[in-house]
Amino acid sequence: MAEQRGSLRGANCLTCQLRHCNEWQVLNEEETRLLAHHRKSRDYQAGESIFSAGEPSHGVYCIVSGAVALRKSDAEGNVIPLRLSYSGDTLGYRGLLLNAHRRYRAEALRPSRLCFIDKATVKTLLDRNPALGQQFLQRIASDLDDAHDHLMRNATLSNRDKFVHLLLTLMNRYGCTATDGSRFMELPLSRRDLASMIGARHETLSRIIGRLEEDGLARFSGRTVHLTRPQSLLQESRRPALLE
Amino acid sequence: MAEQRGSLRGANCLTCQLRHCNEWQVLNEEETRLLAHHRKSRDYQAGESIFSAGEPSHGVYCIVSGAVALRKSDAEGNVIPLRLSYSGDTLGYRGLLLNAHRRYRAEALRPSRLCFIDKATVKTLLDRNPALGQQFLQRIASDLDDAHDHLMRNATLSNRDKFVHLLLTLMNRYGCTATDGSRFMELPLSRRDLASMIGARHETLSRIIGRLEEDGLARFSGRTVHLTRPQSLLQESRRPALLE
DNA sequence: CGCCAGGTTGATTTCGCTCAAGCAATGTGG
DNA sequence: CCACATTGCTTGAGCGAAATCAACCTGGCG
Repeated sequence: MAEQRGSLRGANCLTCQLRHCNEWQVLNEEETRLLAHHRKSRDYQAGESIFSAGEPSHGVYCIVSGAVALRKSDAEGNVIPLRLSYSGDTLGYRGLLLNAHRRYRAEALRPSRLCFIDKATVKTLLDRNPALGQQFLQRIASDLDDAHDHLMRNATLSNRDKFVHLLLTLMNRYGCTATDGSRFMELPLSRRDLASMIGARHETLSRIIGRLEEDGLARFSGRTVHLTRPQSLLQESRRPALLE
Repeated sequence: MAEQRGSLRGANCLTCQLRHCNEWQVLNEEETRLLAHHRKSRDYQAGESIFSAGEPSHGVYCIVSGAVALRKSDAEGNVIPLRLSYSGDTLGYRGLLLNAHRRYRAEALRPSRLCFIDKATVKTLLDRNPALGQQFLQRIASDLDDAHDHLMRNATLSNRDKFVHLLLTLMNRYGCTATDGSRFMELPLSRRDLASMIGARHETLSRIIGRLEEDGLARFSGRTVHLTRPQSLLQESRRPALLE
């Protein structure tokens, strides 16, 4: 039965469309066959943990469908989602490449399917194909750039502007465009998580959302967001608080 | 003349003590000789630019002495020091490994000496010795961890606690311990720069400094800082604002 | 000397946090 | 089926932290 789904995403790496836009694109057919042979696919429920901080790194994960949050926690018990990952993304390469323990917790945000590739297989592929290592290097470097951009925004923007930026980022991944040019999406995170992503209290986020609705820029209902004038938000996030 | 300084730091990689605690430690003698042969040493004045955002990456730099700030700027003209580097640190590996343009500006904070190693030499060494690539990978990964820790602190700490943390970090690099256990140092940055590193206005930092002095925790005079009770500051940075 | 950059200080306002209450949706056990 | 917790979210009041605007000081430096 399962083998008959050979053409489905994640059922076989050779036919997996996702492969063409992630790290594995540099593998040739034989290498991809090796990957396919060793990958183990598994479904996760919303909220289920994929790995936890402190664990040894046994391999990397490739998101077939769904969404995953990387959460970092500190000594005081604060937990913030550091980044979100989506189908096609690879997960857990940092710990593997450094042979280090997991520093973060990875958690499925919704029902998700992930492929697991064990350490030995990754190492074999890295040895066979140096371009793969370069891919991962680029990936880590781009994570670093993201983190630095994030730091910069945190240092210069107000909570409102940070949230607007977050909304637009999420919209880029999740959003659909309506016929009138407005955009909408289903939020992958609770308001508490959204708040902690911008370093604010959830009450504060609530008020920010209220103000965005007052300003006629967005409508929120449960986890669905509707941005009525996305271009105004874009402007706001570019030159924050010049004037009113 | 110059060749007679063979035993000085930076004059010859083979005898350079710094090499033992940075990326180049994995090179064997022959490889180190190659490095020594191609490295070009140069002195920079305080405030002088080493490279600027937007430039192509021609190689990496190794700090022999002095201190360097990596500054990132955004569209609004904000410029913040992202990280400081000191003797022994390597600079500019991101741009080189990715074959990308510089994203930041590197600037000498004081009179400094740096060795430059051109792209071709680095590539040769990377090909000859795979451990070197692993070193750089670890370096980038640790930068990423630093950035994430920084993000976490920004999201959870007050300006005062962020500044205390910054002070202690700087003290680790620059500080000297007096006989009574107190610690002192020369600040490498202006107050404006220190303020923007924690995402605050310089006026706010001024007040924070005032309060630290009121509390008898530190004394500031020009660019010299004296931490009278470093252990109290350490406590403060660990469990922020639990009580008074 | 005037000028200027870097720093401090004060007055005022704005923003965001804390504490607290209330509300809707969901779940659970009797 | 109802009483009742629980969870996620919103709202309000009060307060404290930090930004803003502005004056002023200080030590170079032409």
